[in-house]
Amino acid sequence: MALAPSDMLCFALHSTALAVHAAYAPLLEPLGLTYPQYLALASLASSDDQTVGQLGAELRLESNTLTPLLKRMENAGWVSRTRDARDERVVRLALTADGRALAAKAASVPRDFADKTGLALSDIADLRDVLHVLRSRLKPALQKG
Amino acid sequence: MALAPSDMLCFALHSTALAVHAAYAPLLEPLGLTYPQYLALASLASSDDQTVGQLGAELRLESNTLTPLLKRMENAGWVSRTRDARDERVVRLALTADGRALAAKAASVPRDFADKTGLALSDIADLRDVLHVLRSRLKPALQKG
DNA sequence: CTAATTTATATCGTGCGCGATATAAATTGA
DNA sequence: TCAATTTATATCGCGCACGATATAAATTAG
Repeated sequence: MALAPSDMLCFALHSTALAVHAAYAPLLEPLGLTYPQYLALASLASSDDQTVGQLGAELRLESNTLTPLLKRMENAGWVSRTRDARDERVVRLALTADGRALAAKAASVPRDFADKTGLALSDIADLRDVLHVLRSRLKPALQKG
Repeated sequence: MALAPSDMLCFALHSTALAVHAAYAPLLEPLGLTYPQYLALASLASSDDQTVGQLGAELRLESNTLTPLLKRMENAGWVSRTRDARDERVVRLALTADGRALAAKAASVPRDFADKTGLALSDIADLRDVLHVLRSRLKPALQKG
């Protein structure tokens, strides 16, 4: 085997994503949020009344991951899940008043995180955009395989 | 909440890491390897006879994650786990003959992945290095929090 | 030498992420 | 109209990541 993990892009991504997750955890724990729940909350706060499928399209997750996560957020009183009256297959999601209040509290988290890294906002945006490019190149790679 | 997930660096990292994981899966599945097991195998292949702690230092994981993973690799016949005779607290890891053969087969996986992305090797190395820099900046961030 | 502390690994519980499958509602086709 | 297909969500099982805790061996203190 030629490459050790520290030489691999995949490991750099994997371990950095976990490190970022760990850096967010102490910011989210006082709010009672996990990191994936925070992302779902952020999506619903910026665009309410989504379906499970629409949320999954943004978060790149499917119902096998989202349904249990959303049920936990429903139990916590942050999200309502209601079957669409016109199409009973669809579940519509909305933030409760508590959910909106929590989202308002969580709004400062990305800024707090950026402050902790000491990175310029422009550097953060640049890296974000590079990662989106890489991610977009992986879909055709999967289709070929 | 100001930011939607698609605006966040943390989500770009998270979702891209999952997409890379998904792109590796079809390359690893024929070998019977999961993605974290592949990283452990790569580490042991490039530096055999490590302890659990040394492997964890490279992979940024602790025994609560590594012990079950290594037991699965031991059950598969790829890895041996033996208590150090001099210090019975330490578990030494080594690849079996089957493990070395598997590592040889897996050696082509990063190249196959790079080919699938269509990225230049230099671009891959650049992004890897940027991510390592970001990861290194997160440790002090955690210490402060 | 013994007690206290530190170190290395293991165990347990919880929340993802996902492949495989299930269920039920909507749509399509003959 | 009604059977076949498609679509949206849910369920199940497994492996990983990690906080909290346990265990046992080594080291240090007194």
